[in-house]
Amino acid sequence: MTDNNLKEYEILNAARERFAHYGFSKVTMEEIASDIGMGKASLYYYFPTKEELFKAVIYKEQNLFVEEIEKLFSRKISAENKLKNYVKKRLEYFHQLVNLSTLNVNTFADIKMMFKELFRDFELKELNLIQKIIREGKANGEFSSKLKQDTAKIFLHLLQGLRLRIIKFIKDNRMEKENYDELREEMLLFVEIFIKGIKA
Amino acid sequence: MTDNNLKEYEILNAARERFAHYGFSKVTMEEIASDIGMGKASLYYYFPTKEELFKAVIYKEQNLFVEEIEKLFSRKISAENKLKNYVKKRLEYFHQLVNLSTLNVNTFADIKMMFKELFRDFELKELNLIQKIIREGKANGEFSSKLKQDTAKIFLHLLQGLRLRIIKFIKDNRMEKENYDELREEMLLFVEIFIKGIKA
DNA sequence: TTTTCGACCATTCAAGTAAAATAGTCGAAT
DNA sequence: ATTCGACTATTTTACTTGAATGGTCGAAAA
Repeated sequence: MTDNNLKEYEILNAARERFAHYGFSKVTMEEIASDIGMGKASLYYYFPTKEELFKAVIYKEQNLFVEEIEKLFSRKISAENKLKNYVKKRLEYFHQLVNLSTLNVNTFADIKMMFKELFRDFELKELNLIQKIIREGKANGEFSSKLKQDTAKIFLHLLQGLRLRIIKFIKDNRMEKENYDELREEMLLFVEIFIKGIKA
Repeated sequence: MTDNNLKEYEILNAARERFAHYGFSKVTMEEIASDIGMGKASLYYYFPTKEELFKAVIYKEQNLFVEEIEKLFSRKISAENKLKNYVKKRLEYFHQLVNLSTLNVNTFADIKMMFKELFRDFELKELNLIQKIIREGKANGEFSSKLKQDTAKIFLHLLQGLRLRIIKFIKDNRMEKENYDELREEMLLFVEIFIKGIKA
């Protein structure tokens, strides 16, 4: 049983690194297998398809992120600081994810389509986390008590929009430090204004 | 001379309608020409290339929009209301533009690349307009006097991000009323929060 | 002189095809 | 329970070719 889990762990690791370097479509099952000294056919003992393997990689990353955020949100700091920290962490996670798909506008969109349930579930988890913080802020008087139901959603959508902008206007399929820094600055200014906009 | 302008006007109209229905790449010069009872070669007397013709169509639309906004901004209403109205008008213009490119995620991105100077200039004009309103709001005490230089830019980028989100997640290349209404609601909620976030 | 267009060329695009690469299967071996 | 060599089926890629289309030019018309 632990052997089984160990192998699975090895496979996921090898797969993650390959996908991070070359993107989903440019990685073959044979490459992943030989990375850990296995035959290709053996991979299919653990994962039924290439897609399922990729999903498992993404799913693991998503869970690590969600756990990190849950830990952050369980600390006793203001709702305002929680949101600000969330934005920073989320940007880091995005950066990582971008590499995982060798983020090219097209491949990224394709992958999101291909694995839409996975991303939808993740977005739902995110939404719940942010909704919780906003309720918390309303409860302790930090945020206005009259906030609309969709406040958390628009917050996430605005962040997503900023990410998409950057993806869209990247040259040569590579996200450069420059793009990343620009995005960071924008997000920090955004969260500043947004929080003031929902304060009590 | 008026004849010349009349012909140009006819061509631009025919071109706009064709492009609006089928998108840039699916329209041929022959079609546009025959729409107004002309030979294809004659079009080249007025416009040197297909791209220049398309540019001229877009350019005209952009100018109509900018003029409309300038008129709006010259009225004696609060900066807050100017921003809110801008958001509504900008959404309408987007809706129109989307049709003009038969907005498919891909074609839209391609076209923005192809005609990037054109869109860059337009974005600069927009930025100037919004910067002016924000300065105005600061001057008359509506907005905080401590606003960062990039406030107008982030405002535009957040709006653009919301538009991109919708484009990205549209099915079948068609923007439905449903998407449009969702976008409208989001933008209105956004501008509400944003304005509160920059108020004095 | 200005405007139009038929005939033409050069380039791009679409459809098809064959070969190579790769996802996925299966039964035997460990 | 796990591994893998050998096999099949499907997808991708590279290439070819004919048609469609952007763009040119010189002669004709206005």
